[in-house]
Amino acid sequence: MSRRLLSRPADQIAPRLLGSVLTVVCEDSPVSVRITEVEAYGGVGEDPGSHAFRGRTPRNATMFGPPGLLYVYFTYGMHWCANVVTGPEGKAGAVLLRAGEVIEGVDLARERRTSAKSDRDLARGPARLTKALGLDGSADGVDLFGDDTTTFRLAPRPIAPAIVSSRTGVGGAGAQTPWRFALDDPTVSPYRPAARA
DNA sequence: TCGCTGATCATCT
DNA sequence: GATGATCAGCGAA
Repeated sequence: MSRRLLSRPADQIAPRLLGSVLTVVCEDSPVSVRITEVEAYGGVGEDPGSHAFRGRTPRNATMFGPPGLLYVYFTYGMHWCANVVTGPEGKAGAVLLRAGEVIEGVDLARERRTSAKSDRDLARGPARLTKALGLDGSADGVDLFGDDTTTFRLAPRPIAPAIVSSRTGVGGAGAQTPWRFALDDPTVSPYRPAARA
């Protein structure tokens, strides 16, 4: 994965992130997650479901930055969600990390996710994934290809998506675009509206 | 396993 | 003042 590769629309990047491994190191303790489910979000006026739909605001400013940034936002009063910023700088786009499998630092992930009934639940869901990795608002805007690659790392491990679906509620040209991609994996979050590819 | 509900607050209208 | 890219806990089947 490179910054140049990420400089394309989110719906093109999303499937290529499947299988990639995101590592976050906190106090010398790494937690790595193999990404199993993602969702693409478009730019201004493109995708009504996207934070960027109505233009740039202080919150979504990171989405307008260079590809390869981490966009972390707070929602529902209690949850953090993480995205990888895509598209050329200045044109908003992001890929939401919806689910993953913890493949390194399982013990630490368990400590952070005490409510998880089994290891497969550690990062099964967008907010669970950020919690397992120890991500919060302080990680917003972090550059995955910047100087601090010892703390944040994205390693490519391309796997073809097994499940592809278009998001409902997206009209116009967007209705033709597949936005959601997943592997056929037990850690994929329960909601599967998809026709299988 | 499914469906419902409460929690809780930053952001935008 | 309403809403949301959600989760966990509960009861029912």
